[in-house]
Amino acid sequence: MDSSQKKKKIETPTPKSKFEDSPVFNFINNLSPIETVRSIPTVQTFNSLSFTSPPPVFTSPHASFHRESRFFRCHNSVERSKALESLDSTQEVVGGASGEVDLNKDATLEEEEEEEEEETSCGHVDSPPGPGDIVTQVLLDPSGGAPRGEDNASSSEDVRKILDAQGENDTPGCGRLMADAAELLVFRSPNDSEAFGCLVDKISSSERRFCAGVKLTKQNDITKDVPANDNEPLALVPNQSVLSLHRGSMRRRCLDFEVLGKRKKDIADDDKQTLGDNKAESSSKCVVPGIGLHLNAIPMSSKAIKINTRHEGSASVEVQKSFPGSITPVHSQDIMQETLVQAETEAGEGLAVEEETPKPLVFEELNQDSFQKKKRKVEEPGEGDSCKRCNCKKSKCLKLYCECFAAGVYCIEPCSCVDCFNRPIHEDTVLATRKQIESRNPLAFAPKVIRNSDSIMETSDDASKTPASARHKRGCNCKKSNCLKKYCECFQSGVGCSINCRCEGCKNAFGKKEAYLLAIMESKQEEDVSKIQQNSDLPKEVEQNPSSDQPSTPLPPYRHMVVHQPFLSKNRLPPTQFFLGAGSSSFRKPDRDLTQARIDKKPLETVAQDKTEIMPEILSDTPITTVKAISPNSKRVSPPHIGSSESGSILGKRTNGRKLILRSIPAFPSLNPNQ
DNA sequence: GAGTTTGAAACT
DNA sequence: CAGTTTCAAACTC
Repeated sequence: MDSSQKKKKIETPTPKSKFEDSPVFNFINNLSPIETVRSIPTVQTFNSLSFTSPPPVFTSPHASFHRESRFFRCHNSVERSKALESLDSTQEVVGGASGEVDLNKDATLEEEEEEEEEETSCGHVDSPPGPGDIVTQVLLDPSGGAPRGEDNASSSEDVRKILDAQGENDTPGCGRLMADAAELLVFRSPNDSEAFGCLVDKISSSERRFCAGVKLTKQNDITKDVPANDNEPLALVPNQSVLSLHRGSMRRRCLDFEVLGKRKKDIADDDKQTLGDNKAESSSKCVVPGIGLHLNAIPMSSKAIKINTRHEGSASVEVQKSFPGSITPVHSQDIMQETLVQAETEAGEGLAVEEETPKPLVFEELNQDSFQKKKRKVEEPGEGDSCKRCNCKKSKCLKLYCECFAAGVYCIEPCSCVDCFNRPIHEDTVLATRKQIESRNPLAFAPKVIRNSDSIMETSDDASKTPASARHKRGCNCKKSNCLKKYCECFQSGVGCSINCRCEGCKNAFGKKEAYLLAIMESKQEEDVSKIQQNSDLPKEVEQNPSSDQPSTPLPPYRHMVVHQPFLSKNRLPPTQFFLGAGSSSFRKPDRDLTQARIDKKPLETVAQDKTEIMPEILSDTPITTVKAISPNSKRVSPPHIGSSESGSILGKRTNGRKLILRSIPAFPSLNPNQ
């Protein structure tokens, strides 16, 4: 420590003085306080601190936060850089003091972080607790934040001076570091306590993460420093939750296979060490690599959990946001690859987290009849441990029969499977099998239930009429259970039957297929009307929909949605499939099959045209540019089933939906295990 | 807990 | 692609 400090001592003073002397510096100093006040990034200081030396294990999670911090810093840097732009020429001169000037630069980040860490310890040990604590307090203490924030504008320099003075008294290097910290602190601290509060939350959380994360590996060093924080005690509790949330250490064998690569080694080691130790597996390594972005785990993650449509909704939203990116590194931003990976990881984590907590509740609510059984079976391995427990005897847990395997998770101890190969040890086998299955059916590991982002259906009416926005991707095929038992996957998932279902005598409590169809018809009509009204300029549609004037059906509550977001409404219809961005090839076939089946079975649905006719149109249709990541849900355009009488008009109008669909078909990256 | 039922998955 | 078989969960007793 001493050596490093001395080193810094030597390095810092000179450039600093130079820099300070420069008029530009003065200018910047004057500006910085203002900027800093707004910048949220206070966190950064701690983030950087916290992630100073994360153990490799936490790479991904840390990375995310680290990046976050960077991101925030970037804001700062951006702001500051504006002022500093003129300094570019002088950068070199300043270069020596880059630690101060370019605090926000990524290149110096880690260094900086280390410095900050040292700084903390420095302040703690070498110098009077004051400085180090000040920083911490300012960052963490909201109460003190406001007043200081006011001072910030003018106090950045003051603080620094003070710190410098203190640092000089004790250890110049430290002082400088502290001064830096002070600078950061100052210009990061928000003016208003409110913002600061948020900030504090962030800080605390990040810090907590840091604490937890670091403590794991650097207990000696860090704990020493961290305790200095007044908030430490508070942080601890939430800390872990946050940690668990953001850290790859998902409760279990969650599906963050992205991290797998990083963890692979660990897994292997663990396997060797603790084959029987499923806890370890479950905690972090039971992820089956290559799973379709673990999304499949959403609906299937556990029996006990099943689908919580509401929650899944939120989860799905997250997915929509992050998944596309995560899966598209190839598609677009190579630059962002790292970020994407992170995003993906986060997405997976987020999903896992989200689904894990609430689902049980919902499921219980929804499936009271089976509650007892579930209770008996699941035995609540722990909330976080929403694990599947398969009981496979012959499949070796390498087929979709196995729920664990299907969900993309490794089997764990609670499983009663025999001759199980779905273990980290047999990762290769698992992956190979997965590939094989995926080659057969690219959507095999896709979520079985996908929630439609726009819950129009829900809003439109009561539950009976409006099945939950979530739908089973493929639909069920129940013959005898009437979709009232868990034999029915729709029911099991807590979602209503949809057009995709080929069930007989559907009485799904979550939504009957018929109701779904009716709703679709309604929405279609409304959509048509609205379209006509708004898109009267479109000759094509006008021509195709001579009957368009007919649809006078009262427009329901969600009409506006239809109007404003036509494609969303489309999504609603074929809610699910695309959600994951199924491979174009993959989903089509199923669609066709399903459609065909439906046509055969359901006169209602049988519209003269179907995929065969639709597809060309779709392909020919160009324009839709607005396809969102969400749109994938609408993989299958089913609405054709609207009243046959209206089929003509409907068809004509469906162009939108079709376009949407096509566009929405993203490559299904996640299916490829080895991305 | 054993046996039956059920429907998805896998196979032919 | 349709029909059959296999499988494991769900369910019943």
